[in-house]
Amino acid sequence: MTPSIRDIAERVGKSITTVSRALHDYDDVSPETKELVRKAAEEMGYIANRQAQLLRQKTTDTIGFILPTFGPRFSDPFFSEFLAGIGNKASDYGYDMLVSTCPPGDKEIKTYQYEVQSNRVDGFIIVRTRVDDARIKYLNSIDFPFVAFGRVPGMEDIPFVDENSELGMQLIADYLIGLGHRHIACIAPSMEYTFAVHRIAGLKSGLRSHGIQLKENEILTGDLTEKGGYERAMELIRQKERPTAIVALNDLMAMGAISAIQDSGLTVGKDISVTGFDNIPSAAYTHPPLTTVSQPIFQIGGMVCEMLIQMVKHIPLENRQILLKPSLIERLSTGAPIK
Amino acid sequence: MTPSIRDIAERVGKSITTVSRALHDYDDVSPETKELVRKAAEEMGYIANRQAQLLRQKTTDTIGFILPTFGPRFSDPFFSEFLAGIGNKASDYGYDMLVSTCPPGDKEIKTYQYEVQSNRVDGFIIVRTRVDDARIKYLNSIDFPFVAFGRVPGMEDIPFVDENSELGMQLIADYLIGLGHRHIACIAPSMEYTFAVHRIAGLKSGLRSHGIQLKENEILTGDLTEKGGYERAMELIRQKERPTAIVALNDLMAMGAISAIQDSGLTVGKDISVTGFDNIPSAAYTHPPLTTVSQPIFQIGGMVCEMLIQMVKHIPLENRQILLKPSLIERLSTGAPIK
DNA sequence: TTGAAAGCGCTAACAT
DNA sequence: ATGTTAGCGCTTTCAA
Repeated sequence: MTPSIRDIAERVGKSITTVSRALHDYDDVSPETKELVRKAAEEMGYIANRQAQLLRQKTTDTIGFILPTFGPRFSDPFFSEFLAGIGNKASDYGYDMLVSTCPPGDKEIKTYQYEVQSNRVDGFIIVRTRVDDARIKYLNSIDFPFVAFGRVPGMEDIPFVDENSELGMQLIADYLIGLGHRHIACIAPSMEYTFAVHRIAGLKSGLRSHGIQLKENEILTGDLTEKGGYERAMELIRQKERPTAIVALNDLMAMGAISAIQDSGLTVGKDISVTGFDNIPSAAYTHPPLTTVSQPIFQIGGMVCEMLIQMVKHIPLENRQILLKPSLIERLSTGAPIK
Repeated sequence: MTPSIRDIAERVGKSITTVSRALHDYDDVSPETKELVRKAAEEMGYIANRQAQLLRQKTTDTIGFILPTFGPRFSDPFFSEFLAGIGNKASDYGYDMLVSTCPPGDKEIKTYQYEVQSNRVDGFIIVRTRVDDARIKYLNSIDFPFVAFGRVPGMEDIPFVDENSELGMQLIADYLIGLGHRHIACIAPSMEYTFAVHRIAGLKSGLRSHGIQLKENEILTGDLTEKGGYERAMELIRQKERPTAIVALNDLMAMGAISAIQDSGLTVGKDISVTGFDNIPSAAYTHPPLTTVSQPIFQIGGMVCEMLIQMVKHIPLENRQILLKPSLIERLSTGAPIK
């Protein structure tokens, strides 16, 4: 059996109270006792029972993260990187991470509710915020701590980290226009995601500032996967007036689009240019490598986690809303359009 | 505040014990009382405090999973899919999943030890087993429940799920030989991973059965990433007698190899054929699409999780060692070699 | 500087 | 069919 605080107490011939205090370095314990207790704990391989400790303290030292999974092939590299970012920072602070999976939908709030009410976590990290985000509304309504990766329109005071993707898309617009593109189409996920709204807005405003209007029928909607990108790109390629550039709202979709263009016998970066967003590692290894906007997902995971831990510890945040500046990564999937 | 069992007891005018028993559907509680208690619980939105419940029961109903992260860009799609598989099954059984991150190395065992001794989890899922696996040795030595994705040489009786990747590689060998390839090279990760050992062994035996010997200097070692595949493939391409086929031990490496071949002005599937392993979704969207071996990662996650839950519940397993049969996915990254 | 005692929210053995 | 009581392992008043 794992030794308990009582075992140490017996060993050193002190009360469990004293042992507890010694272990927590209270200053009303004599240095000798502290030393004695520490040594015994060390020798016995004592590690506090977290259940008991936390039950007593009415806290969990645990961060909740509910993966919004889509179907049985949930293999978005975005999430492993984000998770690693959270996990690393959490362990720096001695926090654990409780991960659940739940497809977006009605059951989702139940999952949050369950974790809140059964006292499993101190706070949540919310990812891929939505325009009408039931998760955030719920947590807000019960005043439960959370930090979001992404903003929510109409809820201007939630704590979040996000990338300024309007700006990111403006960089892309400027860049494509600079290369000579005039006919640009866009492959986007459902507009329920706030990042989609922001990115589309950025693209529109970027193009508009060069006198170009992005028409609604040039924005195609698909899944945030290679498959989604592939299918929508095929539709664009088959149009009579096909675009000279396709702006995909994430790298996975862009990779699908590249594949579709190549399967159609066209050359990426010549016949059709393609851009992505995120700069996942694969983006450097498509052929040709993908022009995209960098988003430091690992670091964002860490930031979000750190903010949340401060919040649950009631340490005032110097900055509870962080908007990161994006940068364009120019690679070879983009080039001047063929006249 | 969240209502406790005591609040319900007061409301219905019964003892705490009765409430507890009613909630657990003990059959020494009158149906009326049960009904009364359930209704009250429902109305008050009662959800049991897991900390307390589990402290009492000396169990956690939680599965531990420690992500072996490598560096700050940990974006292997393999892990999000595996995690989703575990998570889905866990929630079916009312189990939670505690995820930590820790780079492989000395600190790793400390992380396991901490979670074991602080009573955070009932069992572990181990991923990417290693030839000399300190994690498994540790858990075995303290007789703590775990299930591995992958085998461990010399520890023949651990519970595991694995794919028969020797067979998978033999399929690849047969296929490449059938296409006419005679000069085949391999890009592998460090041989500390058992899956690497198995796959290399399968490849060697597959080739040998056709009278071909895979030489040690034709096995190059790199990271399990696109970058690793790219760099090693470049070395192979620059050899005076370059191979006509490159067998990569996972899809990510294969994707890097494809990129290297194309960057060298060669054609994948003609000048050099490439194969992968895993069949991640991206594999269907490389150009040309990747010939690979399918590995149902999501399902494996679910199986491993289910086995572990049975174990911690002391339900006898009908099958504690599962070896899945792989299948070859033929795509266009492979073709007959140019004479 | 230390210890006794209460209690976090729950379950279960033992009464009744 | 229900209640009393003890206790999971820990922290924290309060008293000495």
